[in-house]
Amino acid sequence: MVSIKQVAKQAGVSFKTVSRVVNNDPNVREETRARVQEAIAALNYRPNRAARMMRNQQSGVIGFISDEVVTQPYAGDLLIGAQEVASQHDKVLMVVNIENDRIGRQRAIDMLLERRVEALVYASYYHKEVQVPQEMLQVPSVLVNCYAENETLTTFIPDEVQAGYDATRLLLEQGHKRIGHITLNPDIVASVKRLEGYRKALAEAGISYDPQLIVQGESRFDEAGDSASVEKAVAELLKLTHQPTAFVCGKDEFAMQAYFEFSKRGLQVGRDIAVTSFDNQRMIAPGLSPGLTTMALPHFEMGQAAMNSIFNQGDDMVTRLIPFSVIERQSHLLKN
Amino acid sequence: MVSIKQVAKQAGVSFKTVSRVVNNDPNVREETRARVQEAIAALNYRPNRAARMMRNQQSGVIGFISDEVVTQPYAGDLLIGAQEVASQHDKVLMVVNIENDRIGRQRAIDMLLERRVEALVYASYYHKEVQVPQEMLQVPSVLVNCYAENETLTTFIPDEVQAGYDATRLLLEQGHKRIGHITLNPDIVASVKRLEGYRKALAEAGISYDPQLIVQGESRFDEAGDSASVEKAVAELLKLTHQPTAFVCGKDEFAMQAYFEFSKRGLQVGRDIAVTSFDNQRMIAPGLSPGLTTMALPHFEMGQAAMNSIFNQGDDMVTRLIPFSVIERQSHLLKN
DNA sequence: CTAGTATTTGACAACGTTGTCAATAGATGG
DNA sequence: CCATCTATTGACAACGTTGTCAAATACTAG
Repeated sequence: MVSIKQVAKQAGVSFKTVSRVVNNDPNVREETRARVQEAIAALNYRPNRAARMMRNQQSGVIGFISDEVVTQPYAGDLLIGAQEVASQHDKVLMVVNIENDRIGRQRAIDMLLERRVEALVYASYYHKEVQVPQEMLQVPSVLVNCYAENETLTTFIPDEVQAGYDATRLLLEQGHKRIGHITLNPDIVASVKRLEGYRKALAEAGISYDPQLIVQGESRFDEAGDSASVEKAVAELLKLTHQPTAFVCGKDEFAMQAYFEFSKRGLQVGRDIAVTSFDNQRMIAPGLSPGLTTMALPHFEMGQAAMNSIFNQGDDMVTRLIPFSVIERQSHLLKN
Repeated sequence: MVSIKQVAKQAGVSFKTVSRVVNNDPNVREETRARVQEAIAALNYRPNRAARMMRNQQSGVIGFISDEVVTQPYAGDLLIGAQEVASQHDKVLMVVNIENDRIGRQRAIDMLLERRVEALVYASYYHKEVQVPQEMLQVPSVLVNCYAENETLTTFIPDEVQAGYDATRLLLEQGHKRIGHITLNPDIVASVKRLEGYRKALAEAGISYDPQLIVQGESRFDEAGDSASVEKAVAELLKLTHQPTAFVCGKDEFAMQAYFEFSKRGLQVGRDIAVTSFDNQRMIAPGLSPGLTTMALPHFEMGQAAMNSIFNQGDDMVTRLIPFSVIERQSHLLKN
């Protein structure tokens, strides 16, 4: 690799002069500058960031620890949002994935701290509580899409309550009074908080809460192919004497399966039943017919917000709720 | 930040001795070693990789340039696969995303080269041709999920032909003779290659190719919500005098929409019609009923393979086709 | 106890930069 | 033409490591 000294030799100047040219120091004679630039181009010289870093004690690197974040569809937007802001500040992201502890959190953090990351982002792939490794506190850090009890880290999480509220409110506005809710596994924060939002919207509309309308859509967490449960959930809800006319589905997959269940029974979303949901899976929601109205998780925005907070130092520790986007398609409307 | 010298002072030894302890040099008296380790722990010392790198001219960093890779569901597995292998070799990944040229390919590569990445991975989020920036050639580089004409870079791409062949073969094995194919946009490599595989399977089974059975499922690339086309495609295929009894769908979304179209017409997948597809969207395929048999893109494997090839230097440039996984659920079977 | 050897430790240079300060060259004014 | 000033350039140290080699210490045998 070519160094500043080789360039200096080639241009017939001292290496300090080359340094000046590289850093756009104005105190260089034009003629000299040209000669140096020529040499730089000829040798294809590139400054060595490691050496630079040694001098000014700044790595320009921000660590991004993800908890399998990229396997979850679109949770990768978190990374992209963060990356975008980082890059605006001329920082680069060093990404480590701690999936199944294969790499090991400890080693991941060591790696990043040895590389003198200027800050750390810890991102989870779904909204949950995490144990923050103590080492993270040595460096400005933020939590994204996860939170820690008793910790003092700035935290960015999606506003689940608001999302539950919005999903329900859209249906209430259409005049529905009986709204079924197929929930996620109750171990999940999202499930609990969204239900809270659902109840809040109901209360605000003066409709009393009926526990019969709440059915769990899956039994164990993230169990793929557990479609039987949504099937059962829909059956159970439609069996009620006072049937729901609208459904809030815990995620787009549930909605998709519900569409099928309705279809089997001769019911049609958009005509007989209104539906809202969560996630805005781009592979599902727009493809359903009618298009699924759904609350999109603010992954990108959380990534951006987290990175921004890193650059706006001095803020005290806060927990910031980032709002979902309400993606209105047609499934929440009934036309007749 | 605490340096080796401060540790040395604390332990009352020369900094060189600390260096030895840090690097597990056996030539240190046990008593001294213990004293140094104590000091290291007390001061929470961590070696500085930048300084280390200056000495041995190795950054330990591998650049990962992605072309929006993480926005595509599960394409992020590419990153994870790569990360896993890198980490086994004690390397860390520096990730730059070049989405919409917002950052700029040039700047991204400059950033990485200034940081003296030991190799570069260029990953695309869907299988396509790319223009490789010349600068990439300065460092060992591989292409993943994309390819470049006239270039001499080792390339890892999914074996689309084989996937098309497998998807078709599964149906042929069940005795189907008329197999409809709803294709992706023909601009896409995947579309063309999978059709090739489809034809190959047909030919091998002695069934003549009928262009009427091939219908395009979308008009423009990646146009979200373009569901009308799958609707039309299914209608068109079912209108044929000699109706297909099985469908190869270009992606799981198509399959999902086809399920709905069949359902509307009183046809049921698994009873009247067999279906195979591509992608194994974990949010769709297992949730359909019957479960969708689909060809899973080998994202993770491509990431691994790419990174492995970086560590197994000396290989000549090759293009390696990575096989899809055949995910057999029930949709390709008819029970009656 | 001494010489000789083996073990343990330390001094110093180097990696590629940038900051500090001194040296040189060119320009200005008398 | 000399003194002074300014613009331009260069020498050197330092950042935190590790490799090389020499110095110091401990150990062994006679």
